[in-house]
Amino acid sequence: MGRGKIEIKKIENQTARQVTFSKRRTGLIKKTRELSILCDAHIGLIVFSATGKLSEFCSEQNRMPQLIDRYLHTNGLRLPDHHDDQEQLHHEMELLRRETCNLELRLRPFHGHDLASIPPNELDGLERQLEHSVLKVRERKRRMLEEDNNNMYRWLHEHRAAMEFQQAGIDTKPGEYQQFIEQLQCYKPGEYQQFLEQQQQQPNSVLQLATLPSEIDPTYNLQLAQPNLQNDPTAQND
Amino acid sequence: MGRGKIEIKKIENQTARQVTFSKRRTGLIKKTRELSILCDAHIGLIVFSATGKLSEFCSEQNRMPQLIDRYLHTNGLRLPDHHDDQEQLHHEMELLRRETCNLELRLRPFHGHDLASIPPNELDGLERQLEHSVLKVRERKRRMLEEDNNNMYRWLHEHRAAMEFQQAGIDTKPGEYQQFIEQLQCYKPGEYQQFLEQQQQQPNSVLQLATLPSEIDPTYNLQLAQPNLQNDPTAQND
DNA sequence: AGCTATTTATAAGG
DNA sequence: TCCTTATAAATAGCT
Repeated sequence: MGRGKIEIKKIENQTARQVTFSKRRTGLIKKTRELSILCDAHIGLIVFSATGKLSEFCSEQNRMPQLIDRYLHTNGLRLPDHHDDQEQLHHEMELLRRETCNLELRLRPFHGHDLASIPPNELDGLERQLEHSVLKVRERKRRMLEEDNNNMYRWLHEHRAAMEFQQAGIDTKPGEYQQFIEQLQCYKPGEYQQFLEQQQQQPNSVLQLATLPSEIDPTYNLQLAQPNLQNDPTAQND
Repeated sequence: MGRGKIEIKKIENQTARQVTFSKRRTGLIKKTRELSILCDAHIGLIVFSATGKLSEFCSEQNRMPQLIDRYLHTNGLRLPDHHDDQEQLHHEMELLRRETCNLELRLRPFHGHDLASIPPNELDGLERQLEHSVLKVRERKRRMLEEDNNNMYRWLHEHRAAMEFQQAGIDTKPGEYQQFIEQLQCYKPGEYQQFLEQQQQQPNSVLQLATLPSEIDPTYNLQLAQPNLQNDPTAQND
């Protein structure tokens, strides 16, 4: 139907191909609509051009997803990847749910809840676990204190001159002093200060053992804490 | 195009409609194929007849699901029902994953792990929590013991006659005896027995710590705790 | 995007 | 459903 008959094979001339695509697509959609109206059919047409542009027609305006759904159902087909995903998702979901539940149950005894649900023969194990953990927490606190001592010690040695400078009442530039303070704190920004304050408020905690005793010469105390720092090759003012 | 022109509206004559459907469907599929070949387009055509019969054409044979997938993606559309499910599933999944992760992290300190990741100011809280939990575990153990003692005490008093009866060597009906045993055990089915056995295997555990009613001789008490072992009707060599 | 000669689709009928 | 055929519709090639 045209000035000449054409063979049904890919049109190599790109311009001609695009023109033909445009014309025939229009005709195809028209015929699709006519069929759906004349014969009361439920039709969906999806066209991707060679350049990827999408055209579509659905006898029920904007109901392509429903049509597709009906198609997939009728055909017993499934969308290729999604479905497997979903299966797998459900499975993973179930596993996760169980894991979450399990974790919650495992957490409760550590809060002292639900002890009645624990088999009597596991109570001893729990008790030991808790005691062990308490010890580790205390050990951790002790180490942190040691670290603080080390920092203090290093700081004191590195800035002894500045300290004496200040203690002699000679004016230091505020910015310079601030710098020292920050240098001290930068090892554990914020936390160190907080930590020390906390220790002073809670003299009963484990840390009381190591709280900096102001009545003892801090230099002496700190020296003992970390003797290896005395010969630290990285130390500047040695 | 035909002997006469027709108006594009539903054909009321059913036979005529079916004939037209058949003819036009063939033509439509032919034109669809031609377009896909001539212009290298990716086309899918889905046709449900008024009676529900499905016809389809896909430019790539048997690749309709892929085409649909591409369509849904391109269009940003989703399949109506189960795709929403999937959305929701993904969401729930994410929540669960986070919860699981969170729970795992919360559990670790109670096992004494990862203490370095705990803010220093929370260490004391953790320590207190652990101590508190240890106390609760011990309290639980003490109560269980107390319960056991009470049960045994009650049992002893209520069935002293039967005991003496049995110890005198006179046969009791097995059913009646069984009833006593169950009455004793029903308070904590299964656990009580397990508990007692455990105590005998681990004489250093709970029992030694327990504040046993001092007025009762513990040796005597324990003997009575398992009278069924002495006169077990199921025992072979009685 | 129009035009139009020509091909193609199909309505009506068998 | 298939065949036939007159006719409507679609469209290839051109502008």
